[in-house]
Amino acid sequence: MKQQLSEQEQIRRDALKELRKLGIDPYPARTFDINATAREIREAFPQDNKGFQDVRVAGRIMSRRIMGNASFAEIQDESGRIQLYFNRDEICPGEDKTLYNTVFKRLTDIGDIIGVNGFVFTTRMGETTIHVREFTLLCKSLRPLPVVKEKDGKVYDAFTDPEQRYRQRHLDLIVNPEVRNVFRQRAMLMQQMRDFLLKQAYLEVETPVLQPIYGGAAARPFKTHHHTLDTTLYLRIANELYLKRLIVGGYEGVFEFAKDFRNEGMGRFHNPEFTQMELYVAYKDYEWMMGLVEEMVENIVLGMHGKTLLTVGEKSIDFRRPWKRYTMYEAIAHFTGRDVSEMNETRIRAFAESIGIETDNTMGRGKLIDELFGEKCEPHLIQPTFITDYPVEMSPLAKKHRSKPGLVERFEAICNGKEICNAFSELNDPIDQRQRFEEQLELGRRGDPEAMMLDEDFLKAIETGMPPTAGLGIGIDRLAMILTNQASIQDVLFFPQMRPEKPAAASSATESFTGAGIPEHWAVLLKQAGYSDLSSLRQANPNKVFNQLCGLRKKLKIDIQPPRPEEVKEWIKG
RNA sequence: GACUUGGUAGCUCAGCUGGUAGAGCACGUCCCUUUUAAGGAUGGGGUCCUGGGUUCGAGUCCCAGCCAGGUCACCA
Repeated sequence: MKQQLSEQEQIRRDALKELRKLGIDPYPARTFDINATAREIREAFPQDNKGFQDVRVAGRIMSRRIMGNASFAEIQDESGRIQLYFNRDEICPGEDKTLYNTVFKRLTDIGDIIGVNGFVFTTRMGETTIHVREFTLLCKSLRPLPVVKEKDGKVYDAFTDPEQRYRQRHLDLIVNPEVRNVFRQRAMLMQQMRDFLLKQAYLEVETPVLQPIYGGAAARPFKTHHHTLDTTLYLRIANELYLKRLIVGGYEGVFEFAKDFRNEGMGRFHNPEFTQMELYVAYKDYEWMMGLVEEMVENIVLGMHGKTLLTVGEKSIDFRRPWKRYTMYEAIAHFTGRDVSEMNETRIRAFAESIGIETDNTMGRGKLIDELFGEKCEPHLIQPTFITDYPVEMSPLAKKHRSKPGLVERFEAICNGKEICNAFSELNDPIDQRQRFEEQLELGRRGDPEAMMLDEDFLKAIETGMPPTAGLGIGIDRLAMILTNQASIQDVLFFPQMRPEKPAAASSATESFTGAGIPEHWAVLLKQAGYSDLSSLRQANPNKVFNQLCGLRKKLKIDIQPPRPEEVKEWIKG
């Protein structure tokens, strides 16, 4: 089907043809070497103009102001924007002024990418500007760009619609420079984390995304199928079990930045695929791991911002070590005023209900405590805080607490009311591990869709013997949200998952008209006249349709013979 | 999944108790040799998300649907 073009798109395609006619390749192949960036020029020029007598820069045209024989434009490269000055008689020293009058003024648009060379000067208005000697079209843009303007920090006509920003992220990145910066910061976060871990001599590894048995977390998976093996495979929900098998194999520190996939709800904090860094270190425990997390995150924050105190939304968050530490029972006592550590299931349930938490009978003691914490404590924990010692029911892969029965050696770091990491002294008792899996299987039989599966390969490895090990998972996206001050996960993912766009219902209208013997050029106009299908056309008054078509023909200046009234009547009768 | 707000030009948005679809920017044409979100003049551009209904008449009111945002629930 032929693409429907807006007037502006058509104008650009016409310009493209004209450029080719003038012998200009709108998509040239050869390298355009630059020797400066917009930022370098702006920062260094007035103090040091010797180096700027012959600059070559390239970028996308973001604005144009044409004033007769002189013009201003701004181009944007990765570093920012710089103003260009074009003078007709310098661009075109001879008699032929085509390059300025036609190519630049008429055939060049906002959004096109050009390379220029020239010298830098300061205009009367005080703006650092490149006086262009030569310019080269490097890429013709065929779609209009949303034009965002700014003065004194005030933004005009901002490109803000989240749907368009996420679906057309390239536009968002071109037009909203602060968005480009968020992703730069995200990259910096990961790089600093990687540097920190490599400095400890841990090994960065890769483990399978496609897994025959999914494990390592409580979540519903995505399911797929391998043809050759004719078997079901799952997209990983975690890589924990594979990394521990590497610890069994003798590496003493392994980590992976892993894309994980969970088939669950989507929202401000949830995307179906997300990034998690998991780390396992042999001969360590969760106490030690808390120290590592504090140090690593503090380091990253300092590296990114040069300070530990950040503004996140309306709050100030300080990542300076040491972070506060609460056991889960202490946190509950602190925020509810009641110590539940000695209560049995019935009393905890009664207490939970008394403070407005909904419970049901499938919830055991551990789940109730988890609910209490999630409802009454977690949202209040704004400063980075470690919560330790979780109920054993919630943590089938964590080692039982060395001294507190019913608990495991586990901690989470909570920040801005959300979990940012989860860690434990890893369970390495194979008998205990098998039992915990069997309890999970039982939960699964009772209908818990998130219950873990029993992974025999993993158990075999554990039975071979895994050294005592501390394990950690950090949610990179959520940490990035906090460290870049973004309110939703979609703002720290380049391409967040979106519902697929539905093709327009009327798209097949012209085809159904041509199928009924109506010439294509009239079919297109019929659609434009508002007839979405054949049956709506059949019900129309033939005289009205005839008039509409003639009107549209005139309006759109289409150079074809008008239809005859009888002809139209026949289409409608069918 | 529930509730809630919204969908009007390429972009940002106005459009009252229903009465011939608007603005700014962007785009076209003409004029203009240094402008600062915007040089001057002028012109074109719309399936008002889709489909039904009420009405002489619907961008506006009613119903259904699609899409998106926000809040909540599950989950990292």
